[in-house]
Amino acid sequence: MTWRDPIEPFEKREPPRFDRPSVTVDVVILTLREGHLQALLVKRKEHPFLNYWSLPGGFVQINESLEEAALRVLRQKAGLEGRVGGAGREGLGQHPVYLEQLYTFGRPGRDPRGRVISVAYYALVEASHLQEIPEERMLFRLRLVEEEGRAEIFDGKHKRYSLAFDHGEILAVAIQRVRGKLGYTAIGFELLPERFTLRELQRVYETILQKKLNKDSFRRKMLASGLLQATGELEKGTGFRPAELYRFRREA
Amino acid sequence: MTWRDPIEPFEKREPPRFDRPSVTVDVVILTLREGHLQALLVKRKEHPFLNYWSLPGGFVQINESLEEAALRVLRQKAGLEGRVGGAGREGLGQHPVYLEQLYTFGRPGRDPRGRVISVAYYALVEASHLQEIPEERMLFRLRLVEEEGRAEIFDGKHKRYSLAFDHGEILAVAIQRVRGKLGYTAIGFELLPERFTLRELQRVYETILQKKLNKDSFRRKMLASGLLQATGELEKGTGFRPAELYRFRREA
DNA sequence: GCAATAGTGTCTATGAGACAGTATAGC
DNA sequence: GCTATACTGTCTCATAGACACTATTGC
Repeated sequence: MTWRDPIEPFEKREPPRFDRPSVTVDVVILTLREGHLQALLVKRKEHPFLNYWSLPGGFVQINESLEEAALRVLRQKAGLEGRVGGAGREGLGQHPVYLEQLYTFGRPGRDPRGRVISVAYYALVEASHLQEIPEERMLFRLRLVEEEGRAEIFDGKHKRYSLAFDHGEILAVAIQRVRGKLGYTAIGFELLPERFTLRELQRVYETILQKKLNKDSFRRKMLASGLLQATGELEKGTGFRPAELYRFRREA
Repeated sequence: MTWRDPIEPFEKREPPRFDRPSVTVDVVILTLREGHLQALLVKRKEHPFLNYWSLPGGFVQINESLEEAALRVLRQKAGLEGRVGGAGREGLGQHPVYLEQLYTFGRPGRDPRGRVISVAYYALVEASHLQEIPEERMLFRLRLVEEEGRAEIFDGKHKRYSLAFDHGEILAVAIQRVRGKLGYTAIGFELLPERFTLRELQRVYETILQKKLNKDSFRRKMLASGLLQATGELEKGTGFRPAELYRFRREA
C-alpha cells in the first residue's frame, strides 16, 4: 500500500473562520412505565418539523462541556438532575439520573436549516421522577425497527406519531445501547426505585430486552453478582406472598 | 420531583450566530506490530504542543459527514482507505480498514486556541498496510494507565513520549473500546491478513486483552462460532507442524 | 381453601479449563 | 531423534435451564 494523496499541510489544522457547524446536544430520556420502555419527547412549535415530536436538546454554549450541556437540557426540559457515567469512566454522584454519551450524529442535511452536529446523550430515569410532565412534552412507547435502524413512537392508545429530524435513528441507537449494556453493566437498576424486588428487576430486563428470562437463573445470577443488598423488608399489599426488598450496592 | 427551572423558550433552539465551537475528527489508527498494540501518531510542527505527538485529525468540512471526514483523515494522513462499521449499524464495504466512531470530546480548554469539539474515531489496520510511514509519523506502543483514564506511548526502545491535547485520554477510550468489543464482536479479524492460523488469531486476542487465553477453549469457541472458513491450506516454514489457514467469513 | 408468587433444592445439559496422547513440520 | 506446535479426545467443574416442592400473602 502506498501513500495515495499528498500529506495535508499542517497549516490546514487551523480552525476555519467561517462555515463552522453548529453543535447541539440531544438527550434521549428513557424510563419504564406501564410495562414499556418510554422516551420523553417535545412537540415542536415551529418549522421545520412543526408539530412533530423531537428529543429535548439545545445548543452547546461556548463555555460549557458537552456533559454540562446535556445536564442543562435535562434540568431545563425535564426538571431532572443528572449523574454522569459511561465511556469507561463511570462517574458517580448524588444525582438521581444516569446520563451517558451515546453517539454523535452529523450527516449534512439532517437539519434543513444548516449544518448541525448533534452529540446525543441518553438518560435513564426512574418513572416516579417523571410524574409532572408539562404541556407539549409526552412519554411515548418505543418500537425498534431493526432492519431500518430507527425507532417509532406510540402513545398509550397505540397511535403512532412522527419524529422530527433523524431522531428516530437516535432513539434506535439508544435502545440498542441500553440493551447491550444491560448484559455487562448494572444499568438496569437506574430505572428502579431505591428498593425493589427481584421480580421487578427481572421485569426491567425483560422489558428492555423484549424477551422472557428464566426466573431461577436470573435470581441466582443476580444474588451471586454481589450487586444486591437485602434489606430484610418485604413488599406490601401484593395479594400473594410478598418478596424481599433489595437495594443496589453502588460500591460494587 | 418538581420542575425546578422555567422551561427554556423554544426560540433558544435557533443556532447562535457567533461563538460556535470548531468541530474536528481525530482518528486513532490501531495496528498490531511486534506483538504489541500500536497507534499511528503525528509529530506536531507548531504551537501549542510543538513537537508533541498527536492523533491524525482535521476539521470537519461544512459539506462532509463525520464519517467522510474520518475517511479523509485516514486517506490523507495514513494513505488508508476505510470501511465504516459500528454503532449498531455495521456497514460493510470493500475497503481494507475498519472504522468506527469512538466518542466525542468537548471539554472547554482541551485546545488552548479555542473551543474545539473533537469527534474521535478509531480504525483497525492490518500491520502490512502500514509499511511506509513518512516523516513525522510514527507507530507507538501503548500502555493504558487505567486509574488515570489515559494511555502513554513508547517507542521500540521503551522510551516514553509526550502526547498533545487530551489525546492520551482518547487513546485510553479507544483501547478500552477495542477490548470490550473483542468479547462480543468479530473485531479481532480486522487486524489480521486475509488468511491466518488459529494461533495468530489467539495472539491478537491475547495482545489486546493483555492476558493469556486457554488454547483449547479458544479453538473450540472459534471453530464453533461459524466465523471461520477453513481454506485447506497450511502455513509454511514454521519449524514445527504447520497449522491450517482460515479465512474470516464476513457474511456470518 | 384458592390463586399467585416467593424461595429452596436438585437434576441435567452445556461450555470452559485441564490434560493426555498422537501428528507433523524444520533441524 | 529432538523440538515446537497442531489437533483430537476425555474428564471435571461451573453455570444455566428445568422442574418439583414448600412458604406466605390476600381473598
